[in-house]
Amino acid sequence: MKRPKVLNVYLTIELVPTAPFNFDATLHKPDHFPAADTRWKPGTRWQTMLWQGKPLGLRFENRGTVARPRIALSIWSARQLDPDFVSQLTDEIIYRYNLQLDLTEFYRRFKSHPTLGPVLYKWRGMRPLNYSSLYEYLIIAIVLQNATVRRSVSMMQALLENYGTPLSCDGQKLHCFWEPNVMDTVTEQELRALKIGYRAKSIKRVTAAFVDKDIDEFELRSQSREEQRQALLGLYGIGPASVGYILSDVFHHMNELEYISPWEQKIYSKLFFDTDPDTPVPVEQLLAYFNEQFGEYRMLAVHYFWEDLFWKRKNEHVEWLDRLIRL
DNA sequence: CATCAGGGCCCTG
DNA sequence: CAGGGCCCTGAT
Repeated sequence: MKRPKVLNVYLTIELVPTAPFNFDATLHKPDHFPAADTRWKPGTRWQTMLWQGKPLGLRFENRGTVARPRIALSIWSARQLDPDFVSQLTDEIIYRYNLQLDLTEFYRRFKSHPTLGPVLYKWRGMRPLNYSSLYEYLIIAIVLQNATVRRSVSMMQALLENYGTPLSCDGQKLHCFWEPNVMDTVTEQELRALKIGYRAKSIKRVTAAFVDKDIDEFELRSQSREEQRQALLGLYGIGPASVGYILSDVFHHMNELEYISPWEQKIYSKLFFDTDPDTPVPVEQLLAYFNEQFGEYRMLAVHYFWEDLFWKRKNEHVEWLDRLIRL
């Protein structure tokens, strides 16, 4: 086990998201599997971040309310950071965390919707987002494929422990992601020894695409959704399920909902039509329903229902859901 | 003990 | 476009 890199220089800045902003429902997603690069408790999220080659520790603290949001962001580093770096880092965090998202039109249109309305009221200010870079999200997507949650957790842990950088700051020990360059030197055989199976090949090839600059996250941001989709589908091991998550979470397309995987189909069927999971509603019918009900906001709308369900599972207990989520 | 599906995707026919 | 195979694991 590598000794953690101690980050003892830090600075704190204030972020002001667009209102309304729900801190906990945005900074914590109970449907995400736990990983060693992040930690959450109500009002605080720690997150490691690799930015312009520097491993950093971030701490987000809630200093406001839904109506008057304020976030205190503390940034830990090994050495003093220059203002340009901090400025670019801040812009990146605002983008990734969707802090400028304007929800007013969405709320105006659906506040009286019979089923969505109450959920919007409950989670007012929640937004979808991603906490990582595109490369990191792709790795997470690969680790999710065709595996139970428990196995995804152990694969991600093994990868972070072997190729990530352990960091220590603010009393937390967390792992930071690796640079694509680091993973590029690892052999597929070595990866397979971590029991990630055939995913080793996908990780190697996706990594190579970044090292060879076949794909660039910042270029993609300025392209159309279909261009983004084609670029992502072109990556080995990345298919429609992973691309759907990436187009909505990473590139913030609020209407991206073209594909529903079998496990989601069962949950949606129960949630929206109260049908037995063994006889789920056909995917085509679910998609048509979302489109008809929520139109250009279908992904955002479904996100609210989905998160509401997983918060319930975290706080209370949802019998039928536990059977559909193999841990 | 064997078999199977799991928070998919690739490849083949 | 359907269906087999893929790594590994725990459930049955």
